Amino acid sequence: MSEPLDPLAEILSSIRGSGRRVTEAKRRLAEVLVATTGHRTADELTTAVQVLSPEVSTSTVYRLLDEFEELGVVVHSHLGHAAAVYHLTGTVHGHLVCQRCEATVEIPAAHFDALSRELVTTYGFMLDRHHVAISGTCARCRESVAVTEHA
Amino acid sequence: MSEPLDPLAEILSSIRGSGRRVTEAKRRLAEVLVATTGHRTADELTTAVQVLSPEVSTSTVYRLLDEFEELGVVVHSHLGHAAAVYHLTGTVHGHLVCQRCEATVEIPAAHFDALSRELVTTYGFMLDRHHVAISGTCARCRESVAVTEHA
DNA sequence: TTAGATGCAAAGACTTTGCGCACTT
DNA sequence: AAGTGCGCAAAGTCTTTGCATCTAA
Repeated sequence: MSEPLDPLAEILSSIRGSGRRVTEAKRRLAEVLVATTGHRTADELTTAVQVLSPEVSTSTVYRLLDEFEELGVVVHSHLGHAAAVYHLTGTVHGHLVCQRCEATVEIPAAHFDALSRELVTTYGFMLDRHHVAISGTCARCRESVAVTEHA
Repeated sequence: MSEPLDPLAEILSSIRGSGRRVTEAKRRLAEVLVATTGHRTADELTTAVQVLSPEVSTSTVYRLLDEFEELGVVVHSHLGHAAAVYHLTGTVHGHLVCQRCEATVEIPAAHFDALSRELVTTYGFMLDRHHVAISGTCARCRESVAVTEHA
């Protein structure tokens, strides 16, 4: 049975499978990605990689993230005004991004099923479940707004 | 509430109402926004404003867009990897952004009603209908992919 | 008059690219 | 051995900021 293999091994083999080389930097980045929960900016990933291999440069991380994205290993989203965030493709989910406190919450992609069907039917548009990012106001901030207004 | 006044006059009066000054640059930007359909980047808006008043600078346009956004006159979204796009608040809608061809389609915010209810109920998260941007693949690109694969 | 608004230019944040050496295969 | 991949540094976008000047009120 092809159980969910070691995700790290999967990444490396999809690199090899594409005819590219497996290098120190790629291995490190893959390790960091596998060990990571949630979203990380290219800069955060670089810092994490450099803990393991200090000589790896930012530009390499950007190049590798592009490569990994072509291979379908990672996806990135632009959640706010700031840097793009990356995460492994495995975790299919959407993002709720609070405009006030910038907190982001990951939610199951299932929430988008109905919308997805609607958009395909109406516009022929196939929503990408990896990339959904919804802006709004989170529960906590809504409370504080309410409190403020009542005060 | 009164009739939908001249939108330009509304913008200017909300500037005055906030205690700020109405200037040449603000008037021009407001004119351009009102005359504009769809989304424009800060750069496009600057170019358009400069047709009317060549001395208005990019930095001013950025500052004014911030100010207009605070006043609730415009909103901006980050549709893709590129520059943010701005449009008047009046037109409440969502965006479908194609990842292959970068085309963006505006759709009625009503599509998000169900999702919106679901997110409030489940997460206490209030979706901002002005900011919704959904990534995916548009009808045309889906066709060309299909053709390619069959060839 | 006078504090806010602007133009200009420089700085900043994030990302991409050119080049020659190193390392994977 | 051969050519991909890498580090470094510079360049490129998009956006923000400092400051002296100008102007709306």
